[in-house]
This record gives sequence, structure tokens and C-alpha cells, in this order.
Amino acid sequence: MTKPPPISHSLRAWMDVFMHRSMRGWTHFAKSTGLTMPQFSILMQVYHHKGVCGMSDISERFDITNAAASQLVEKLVQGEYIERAEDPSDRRAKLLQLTQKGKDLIEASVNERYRWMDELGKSLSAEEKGKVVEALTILTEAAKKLENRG
Amino acid sequence: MTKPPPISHSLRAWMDVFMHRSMRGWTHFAKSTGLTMPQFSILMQVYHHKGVCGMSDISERFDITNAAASQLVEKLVQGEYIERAEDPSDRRAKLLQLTQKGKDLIEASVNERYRWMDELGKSLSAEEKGKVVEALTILTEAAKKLENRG
DNA sequence: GTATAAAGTTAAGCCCGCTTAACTAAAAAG
DNA sequence: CTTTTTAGTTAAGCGGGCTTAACTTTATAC
Repeated sequence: MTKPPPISHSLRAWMDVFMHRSMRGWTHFAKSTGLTMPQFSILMQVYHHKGVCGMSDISERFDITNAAASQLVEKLVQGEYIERAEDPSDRRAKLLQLTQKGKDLIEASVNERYRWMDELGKSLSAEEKGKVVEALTILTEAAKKLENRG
Repeated sequence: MTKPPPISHSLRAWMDVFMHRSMRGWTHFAKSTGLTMPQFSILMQVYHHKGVCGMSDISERFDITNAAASQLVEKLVQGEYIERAEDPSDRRAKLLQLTQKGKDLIEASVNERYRWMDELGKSLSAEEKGKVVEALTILTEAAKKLENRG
């Protein structure tokens, strides 16, 4: 019987293997779409903002100027990935939203990333699955709590 | 009692929260070093290649031409992050290796990313920690097996 | 030993992201 | 109602990444 590793060790080990694998797929997919990484990241951001996302949200999130965000978004509007409308409640502001094309693209990317995870799930025994589900639920909840406080 | 979620769901939920959080820190740190993302990524790659890494390893990994890799690496050599030596067993090839400065930088970045994970670990009860350690060990092993086959 | 392939380098040139600066238009403050 | 602040756009210009093309040097094939 070996002593179980401390939690920081197992968290780190998992993170290393997970990040390494995940990053590869991520950049590879982005490139295959013909979009640049900044463009792709903006689509992701708008996607996660479910519906309402102003131009300033973009520039803050990526730590760039409004000018830069505006230009990036302009290209995505040209490419018909994003719809840019006037905010009726503040006519200076814009409401950004993915078009169907944009949504499809991001969802394809997310599915691509899920695929590996799903395979991982399938490779486990029923007992292992149970343990993993329980632990990940704990972790996800804890992460959300930490996020809301910090 | 609610039914436990299927494993694909808990894996995906965890992945979403983990990726979202991790990416932010990642790009933010890279930017704060003054290096560009491609440059930073190359340092990471050399770091994980522990010791021996040729120029072609870089170009293959990032799907760019040898010319591009060579120019990127040149900048990192100028910045004293990378040491570029001739491979004695094949004098056409180069051996890339991080300098101490390069190692320090990458390790700082990794630690930054570990910090959140460690906080997460600390926020759990002893019982939860036990479960998480067990499950992550299972997952990490399964991931490594999958990697070696696929 | 000559021909061919492979590893890297260098330079020219393109596109892209980003910043600054000047601007428009709308909202908030006084 | 005027002033100031806020949201966003546009254009000029810089620097970076990447490609192609031409080249050097070393290894491999025949």
C-alpha cells in the first residue's frame, strides 16, 4: 500500500496532463477554421456571454483598447460570425451576438474538445466512473464558489 | 436524492469551469512577461521536452515552417531564454535548451497556474480531499494510457 | 564519389493585431 | 442648456508571425 499523494500533487498532475492535451486541440481547431486566435477567442467570449455582450466587454476581457476590439469585431461581422446591433437602452453601445454560423463553429470546437473527455470516461470501469463523477462534482462546485468570492 | 449525472456530463462541466479559469491566467501571464504567445508557447514546449529539442520538433508541434521556427527561436536566443547548440551526433541539427532565465520564467508561470488549483484543494473537507485525490489519480492514469495508444 | 535528401538560416514581403490620435454621437452631470 | 464623460469608429503606422524562395552545410543513397 502506497500512501495517497497530497491533494496538491494530484491536482497538479491532472492539470498538467489535461492542459497539455487540451491546448493542442484548441489551437489546432482554431487554425483549421481560418480564423486567427484573437478572432476565435472573441467568438468564444461572445458565446459564453449568452446573448448580451458589449464592445467594452471584449476590450476589458482581452486587455486591449476599444479601437482594437472594434476592428477585430468588424472582421467577424464581415465574416458573418457576429451580429452587431445598437443597444436600444443606450444608443452609444452595441449588442454583440453570434450568428448561426458563429454558433455552429464554436459548438463544433467545444464538441471537439469534449470528444477526448468522453473517450476518457468510456475507458473507466463502472466503479471508477462513480468515483470520478462524485469527485468532479465536488470540484466543480468548489471552483464556482471560489470564482464568486475571488 | 438526485440521480448522479452521467460521467460525460461531469467531465464536461469540470472542463468548462477549469478551461475558462485557466486560459485567463495563462494569456495574462504570457503578456506580462513581454513575450508574445508564440514565443511563450515555444518556451513551454522546450520546457516539457526536458533537455533535447530540435528545431523541427518546434515547427512540427506548432505546424509552422522551419523558417518560422528558426526566426522565433532566434528571438528567444537573443533574449537569453534559450540556448541553441549544435547536435554532435548530427551537425545539421540543433539542440534547444532553456537557460536558467528561461526555466525560471516558465516555472513562475506554472506556479501561477498551480496557485488556483491549490486554493481549490484547500477549500475542501478532509473527506472530499480523499475522494478527489482518488478520482484524479484514476483520471490521470487513464489519460496517460489513452495518450500512449492514440 | 557523386547525387539527393534533410536541418537550418536568411531575406523579402504580406497580413494581422495593436496602439495612438482624431472624431462622432449619445448619455450624465452641473 | 452647456459641459463632460462614455461607447464606439476610423485611419496611420509599428512590430510580429508566417510563407516562399534561395542558400549553406551535413548526412544518406547508389
